[in-house]
Amino acid sequence: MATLGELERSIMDVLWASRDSLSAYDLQDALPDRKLASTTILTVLSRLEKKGFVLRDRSSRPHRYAAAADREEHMAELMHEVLGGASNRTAVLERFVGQVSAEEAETLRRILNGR
Amino acid sequence: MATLGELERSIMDVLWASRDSLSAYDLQDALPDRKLASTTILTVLSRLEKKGFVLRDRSSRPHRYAAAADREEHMAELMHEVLGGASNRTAVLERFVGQVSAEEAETLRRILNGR
DNA sequence: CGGTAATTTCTACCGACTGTAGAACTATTT
DNA sequence: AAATAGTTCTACAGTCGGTAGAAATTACCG
Repeated sequence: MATLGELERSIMDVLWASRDSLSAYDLQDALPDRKLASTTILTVLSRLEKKGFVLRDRSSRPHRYAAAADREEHMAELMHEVLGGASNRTAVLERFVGQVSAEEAETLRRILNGR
Repeated sequence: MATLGELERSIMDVLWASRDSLSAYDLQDALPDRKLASTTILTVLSRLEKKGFVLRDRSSRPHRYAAAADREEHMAELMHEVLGGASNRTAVLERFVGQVSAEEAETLRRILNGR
């Protein structure tokens, strides 16, 4: 999975925060700090689409964009991607769990026991 | 945590696989495919040192290099880094665990119950 | 239908990062 | 002190992300 640049991440953040799909202009308005040209947004959206992070609806005229996976899904995938590169997955999981707080360990137990 | 390039990763792989510290020449010999100049290795090692991935022993004349953290530690840190960027950690953990195989879930339970 | 406006794609440039290594410098050994 | 081994400096090319104008395309209006 490719990595995200700063602007790419900002755009994904907006898309993740919005339940429905957005146009490039919506995104432009959602990022008022950086006063970006609409073409800039469109370029980044195209790159994000190519990377598989964004889905584009070309049927309506200002195309509408949506995140391919929700934020949590994305992060879980990233974690699995790291883990997938390990030769000794158990060892990595041991370290991972070892670095977790007591409360979070409890959370994990709850999740593992299906609620 | 910064990301690693291809050669940087190869060098880290060698360092991770070796229990004791290595000189640039050791690393050069350990990567026979890419016939790299020793200065190339040294440049990359300096960058890895600056990024905090490698520790350098300057006391002996061919400096000796070692990974700052072992591979599993590194990977667990990466996973925590991802998780640290989440606003809803529990939601991410739920997804993460949900994508895990039954055996691996068992492994996780074992780890959480302290062996 | 043809022109104008909106939208998208193409092309381009800059800065940062990585792979690569020679040149220049520093330390060691004889 | 000279020669050699080792390290740092400098540099350049390639890729990636931020940025946006130019060019192409599409849609709508009169």
